[in-house]
Amino acid sequence: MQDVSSHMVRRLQRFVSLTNAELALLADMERDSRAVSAGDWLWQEGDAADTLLVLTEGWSCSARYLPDGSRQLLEIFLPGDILGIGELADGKRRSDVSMLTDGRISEYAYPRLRELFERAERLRSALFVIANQRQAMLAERLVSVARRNARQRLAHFLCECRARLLEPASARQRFLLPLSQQDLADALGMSTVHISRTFSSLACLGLVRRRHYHILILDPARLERLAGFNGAYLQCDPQLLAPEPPAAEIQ
Amino acid sequence: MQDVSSHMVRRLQRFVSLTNAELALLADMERDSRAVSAGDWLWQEGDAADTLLVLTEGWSCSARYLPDGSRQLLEIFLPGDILGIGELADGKRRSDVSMLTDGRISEYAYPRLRELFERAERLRSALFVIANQRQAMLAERLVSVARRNARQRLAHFLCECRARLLEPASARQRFLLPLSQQDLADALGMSTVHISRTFSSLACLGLVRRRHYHILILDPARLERLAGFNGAYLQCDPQLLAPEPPAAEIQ
DNA sequence: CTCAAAAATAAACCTAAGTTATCGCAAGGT
DNA sequence: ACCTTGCGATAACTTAGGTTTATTTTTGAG
Repeated sequence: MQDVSSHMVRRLQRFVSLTNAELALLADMERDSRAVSAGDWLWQEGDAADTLLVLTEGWSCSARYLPDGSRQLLEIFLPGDILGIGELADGKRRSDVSMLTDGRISEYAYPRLRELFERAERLRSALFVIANQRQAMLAERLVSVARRNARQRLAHFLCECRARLLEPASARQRFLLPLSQQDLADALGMSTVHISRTFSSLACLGLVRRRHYHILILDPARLERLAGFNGAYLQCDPQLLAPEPPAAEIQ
Repeated sequence: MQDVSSHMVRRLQRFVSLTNAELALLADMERDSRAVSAGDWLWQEGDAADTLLVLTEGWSCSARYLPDGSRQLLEIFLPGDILGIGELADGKRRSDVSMLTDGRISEYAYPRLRELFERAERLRSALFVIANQRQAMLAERLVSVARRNARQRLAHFLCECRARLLEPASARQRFLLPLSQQDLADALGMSTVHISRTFSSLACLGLVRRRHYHILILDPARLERLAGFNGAYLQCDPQLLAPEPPAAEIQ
């Protein structure tokens, strides 16, 4: 189990433990990455989709743009996240994806993927699990936007970000959230003005502070209670499709 | 291509053409179904999940219940839909699913599934495609709830239902929508009162009429324009993960 | 260090949709 | 024929959050 520092590997190992062979494949997968800048498009709606993409460093997001000029952020991607899983199914990108920060990405084209999947069934299963978790996050955001008020909505989003970070729980009280109030508004279905108001109100309650893209969570427990946050949808224990490797080495 | 009448087969064949061997497997899958009544729970959040479930007849929906007593409908399932795909990944049901109408379901337990997947790779791919399409529908609903006003939201939902029906386009002008205004409100993040108002307003515009759970779409084109509906997310052409069978045997 | 551009805050005002309450109607049971 | 029950419509009133405009604050380029 070398290369512990890779975001992606750490992220995958939340779901499946990996054999050395699989780790080697993954290391290979990340080897030639390229730098990208904040604002760069990774792809746009309708593009042909025959690659997976690993966000080696940096944050990005997917969005839908509406005819009236507004946009809806659908997913936020953190370092180590794998992008474009679902799109493998139908060969077309279904939303625009752009970088929120500078970062690095490495791309994995389809022939290499076929090979990867054939050599590592459990990685394929891991992708299934990840796709599944993404769906759960989307459902949770739908619940937020449809049923929670502005304060709960923002609080819930902050709890989710906190829970998704790879840092140990103790280090998650204070973190970088590289989304402008405009981005947050577009993610949560609110106006920038109301995001600002709502941050003020959360600060008033002594729950959260935000300065220069840095979030400080003052009272995580109370924040989760206010938000109605239950992190269960972010966990998973994938016993069914991904049996543990018998012993020493595998398939 | 026997058993054309099966909802599920017709639904799957929107994505992949099936060999006789696969059709036989599916027929087997639906053979022993059991009747269920409107309101019955198919499962609840937290239940162990080691089965797939085919909705042979009838409509159902998945929902999240919130501490304040309100609920959010997440997905609407139509006859032929396969339920519980994502849950295979982590072995726990993540939302409550109940029947909207009387119907029939047939269950497929895990050992049989393993067998199914091993014998029919393209069916496994089809499941991936379906899971993917579900995610697209969820994303679209998030956009609806976050960005569209009540009229567009309801219009969009009706367009989506219309598009999902198996009937040929010509027969979709008038259809049964077995959701009460309460259900619609819970699905679209509105109040029942406002659902009522909004139906009135759509009727006023000469677009839609609803009586006793029956929808009549008077002007589909104008309705789609009003809703900003683009059905692309419901199609898909799954070339990547599901290569066509060699030759002779196709459908 | 300066200045322009971008981002955040603040205040005043507005509106879409929620809430509450009442009434009508159709379907089923007795 | 009568009552009950559930669903839908309508009206009056309230409110959360949007919009607009103006005023800071921060950032970043030179």
